[in-house]
Amino acid sequence: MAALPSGVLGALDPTSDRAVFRQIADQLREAIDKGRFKEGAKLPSEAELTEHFGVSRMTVRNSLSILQSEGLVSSEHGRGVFVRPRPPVRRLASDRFARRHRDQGKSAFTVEAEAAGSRPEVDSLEVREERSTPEISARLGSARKVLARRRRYLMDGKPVEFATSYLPLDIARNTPIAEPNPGPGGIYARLEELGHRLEHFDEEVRARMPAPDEVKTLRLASGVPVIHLVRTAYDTEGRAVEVCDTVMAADAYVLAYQLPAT
Amino acid sequence: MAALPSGVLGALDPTSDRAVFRQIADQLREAIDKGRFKEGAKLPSEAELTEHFGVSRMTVRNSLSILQSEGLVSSEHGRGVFVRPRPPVRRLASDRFARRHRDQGKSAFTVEAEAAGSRPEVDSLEVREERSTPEISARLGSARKVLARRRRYLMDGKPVEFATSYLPLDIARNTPIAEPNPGPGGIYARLEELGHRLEHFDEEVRARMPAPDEVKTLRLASGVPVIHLVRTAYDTEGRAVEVCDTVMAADAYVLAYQLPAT
DNA sequence: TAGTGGTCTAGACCACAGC
DNA sequence: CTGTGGTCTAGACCACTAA
Repeated sequence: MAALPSGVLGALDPTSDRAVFRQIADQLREAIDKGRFKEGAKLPSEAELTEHFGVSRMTVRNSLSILQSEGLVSSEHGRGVFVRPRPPVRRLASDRFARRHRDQGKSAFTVEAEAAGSRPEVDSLEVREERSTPEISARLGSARKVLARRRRYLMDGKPVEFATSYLPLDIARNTPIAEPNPGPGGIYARLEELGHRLEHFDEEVRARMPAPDEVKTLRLASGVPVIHLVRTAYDTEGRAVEVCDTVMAADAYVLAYQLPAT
Repeated sequence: MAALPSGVLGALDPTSDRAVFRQIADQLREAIDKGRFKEGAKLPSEAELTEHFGVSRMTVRNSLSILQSEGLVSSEHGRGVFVRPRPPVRRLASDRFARRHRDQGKSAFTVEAEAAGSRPEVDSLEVREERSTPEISARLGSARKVLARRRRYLMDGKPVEFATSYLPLDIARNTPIAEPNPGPGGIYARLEELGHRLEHFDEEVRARMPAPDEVKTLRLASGVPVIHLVRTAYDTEGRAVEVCDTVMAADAYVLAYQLPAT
């Protein structure tokens, strides 16, 4: 027989208009918010909740699916439902592409991750020439074909970000930029060596729920949105020399920017 | 009797490992992506899908709930399930707080919305003195009490953003900033008149799923995340003079920033 | 009034985790 | 092996929308 959950859950209000499964979700949410279930803790099992509230299993599962879509809990087959721990957050500062951060042997991602005490990793490396899409063309100019550099970033084994850089072929072809490892300082350092001194970057930030392939690539728990960031790099002549399309697990990031008041 | 859905949906693959409700969701998602169901179009009813795929109603509902949590569709009681139309997007430019945008009779929000052909509205106005929270104190300095200005922004009747500004009492008390309507140019114009010439703003951007009260305030469809933006304004003496905490419907915004390359 | 989605029941069998 | 969540059925009654 299933044991009754501790004492943290009350009774339903049968006079309430609020649906039973919502009332159960409300109680569990409140218990989580107030710390009666801590991060990583296991919620009562479906059987226990079923018995405690005197409802059918589907009603309980319905409640849990609400909390899951809110990103509060995640279920593990055969183990239970757990309060979702918040992963360490990567803070992206507005000066992260400043030249002074580039003159090193390692990539910005590696340096920063190690400073934070995490184990950085880059995989799914792919470099190839592709037909440009309308979106990329609109930003890069009229290049029909582009060099695409795809890679995935992980922290301590957890995927956090998936990025694709697009560069005009007339700039990147037959240069270190077309190599899997472009060398110290990354492609921005190489662009400057090729005479494209960088002047500024434009970034566009959106948030949305992930598509199924993004859930897979980033191993996202349900209830975790993605931040979609599109960055365009401009050289001192005003030419767009790179577009970087990035999809990030939203629970792993905070973006910091500085705006002028003038 | 329910009519069969057009011809856009195929059959299930009984040999597949993939759960039936996922297969159904996949088919519907593909049909939406390929435009076989357009924006705002009604999907086949649950009864039609039940009959077409030969499964129980709960299985069909399970499929639809996946699409709903992905933000692809939204259901309307008594009417049907519809492909969710994308609302017009507000683009927040990085120079939106530049001084030159302030010297007008209307607020930045109003000016910008009218330029975009929308009907702007501000409600839920509340101005009061409050105890500061640790988060606010960390940004504003050690002020124990602050002036809080709360308001909700709507475009064409749809809530898009909910914001609270916090200001140190020693700056804001007994000034136009403590009035419901602070006058032309908003509180930033008033701060400068009071001798706090603004130097720059820091913004922190996060994305997450909304809490239940945010769903209510912003009338969010399920599957729509929020962008959580915290802005701190600094004057030329380096003092933090305002913290603005904003929660935005993520489907209504794109944030644009400019980063220096130096 | 007919058709739609919203809620709920009481079962069933399965796959996975962990002892 | 037991307990867990994952999937699925075949009903039921309700509330809302629109003709």
